[in-house]
Amino acid sequence: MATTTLDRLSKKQQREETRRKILRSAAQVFAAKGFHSAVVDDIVKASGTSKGAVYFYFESKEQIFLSLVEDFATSLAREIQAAVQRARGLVAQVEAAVATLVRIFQADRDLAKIVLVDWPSVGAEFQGRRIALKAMLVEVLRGYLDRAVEDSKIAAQDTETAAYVWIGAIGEVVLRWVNTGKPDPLEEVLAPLTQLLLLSVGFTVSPATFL
Amino acid sequence: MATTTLDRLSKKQQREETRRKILRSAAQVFAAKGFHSAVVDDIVKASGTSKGAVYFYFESKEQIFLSLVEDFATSLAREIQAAVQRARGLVAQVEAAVATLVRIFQADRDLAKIVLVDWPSVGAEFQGRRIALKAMLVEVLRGYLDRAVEDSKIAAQDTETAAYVWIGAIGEVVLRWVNTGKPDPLEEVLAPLTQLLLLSVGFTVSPATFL
DNA sequence: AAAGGTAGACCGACTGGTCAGTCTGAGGTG
DNA sequence: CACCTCAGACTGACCAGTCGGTCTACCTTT
Repeated sequence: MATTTLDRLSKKQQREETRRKILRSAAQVFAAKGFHSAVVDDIVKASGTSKGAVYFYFESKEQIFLSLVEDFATSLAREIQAAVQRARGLVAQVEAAVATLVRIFQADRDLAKIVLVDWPSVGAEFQGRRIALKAMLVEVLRGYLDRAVEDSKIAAQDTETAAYVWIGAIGEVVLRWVNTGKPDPLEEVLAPLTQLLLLSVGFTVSPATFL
Repeated sequence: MATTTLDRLSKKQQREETRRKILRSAAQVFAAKGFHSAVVDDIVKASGTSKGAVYFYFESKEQIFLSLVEDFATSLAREIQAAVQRARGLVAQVEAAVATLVRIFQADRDLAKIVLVDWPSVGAEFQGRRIALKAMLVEVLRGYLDRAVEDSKIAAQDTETAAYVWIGAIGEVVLRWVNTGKPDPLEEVLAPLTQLLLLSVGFTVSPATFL
């Protein structure tokens, strides 16, 4: 028949399907029990596959974890860039970056927990990568702040510290959501959070923006 | 002779000494390798004692860790309260709380790393305690912010979110110091950090305060 | 004051359980 | 029948925690 591509999930490329199932289940399991307490057999069971399958697609338990985290980081970078390009004006761009960050975390609570809680304590050898990634994020934010200073939109200040403060603030708010579920739609924090952040570096904010 | 108490450090209460040595070494080892990679024998070696001694004083590896963290939390609470009582005026009190928080972390980098990096991923059963402790800290800060709102020092706003933002901001800045060693005396961030925090909730800050 | 006795502090070889990762081969597919 | 994908029993390393034993400091008793 003319069912060339779809057919019955096209045999061989249901490889992707299996791989994805493993990754999804791994995210759930890691989020629920933490990297160290999670056992490979948990992932096997949750994914309905087998140890053979898991080790066919991944080199090690650690690699599965890193895979999850790496994908997250990549899509985070991509989405932020896209969102910022869409926005016009410095403040709008900053808002876009923050909103994207929050929304990405909101989109997958398991991943959020993994990234914020487990990542920092998995594999000392990979901490460099994690810290570098965060530093990159800091550089992006800092770039906007420096530009704002140049344009005299805000006063000269320690923009590096400000960038770390922003990251930490966002992370903590998301973490509260991960831990307690509040605020219910996480997005509810966006308005107060954005206001807090902008005010902190000296942007004057018209209340109207937040109603 | 009249050397009743000091003498040769001897007597039975060098028990305290042994216990303390184990705790100190544990802090170093946990900070260096992380809770999960650290092995009890590492602590034994570092402390120059024995496995028997370690298990004479502590029930389990996890208990050692918790002991460390619990002591930290206790002294943190005590010091903050003391510092705040010493300060006069709302802004000064807030500044005192932030400064104390930063200084306590600065006083022991190993502990700082343990508390900020490892604690969140050790023992799911103990996460409740950790989250509650953080919530308490949040409540304290929030109390000051609410008072500031009542006194019309700042505009009405989501003070709970603001408190989380503050905690996250401080934690992240300390974390940078733990990871990278910058800024060299951590205290250097105090001025910019405090300014950022106060501005974020709408306190108007006279630049003079920060010179 | 010396001998004998006891308990508490400590030592470290050993064990038992747990898990990451391997291996053999079975089914399906082309 | 060659090759890919997977199943799941198995293995070996590792490590938290145990346990019998030793070594003092400090009594008592004589």
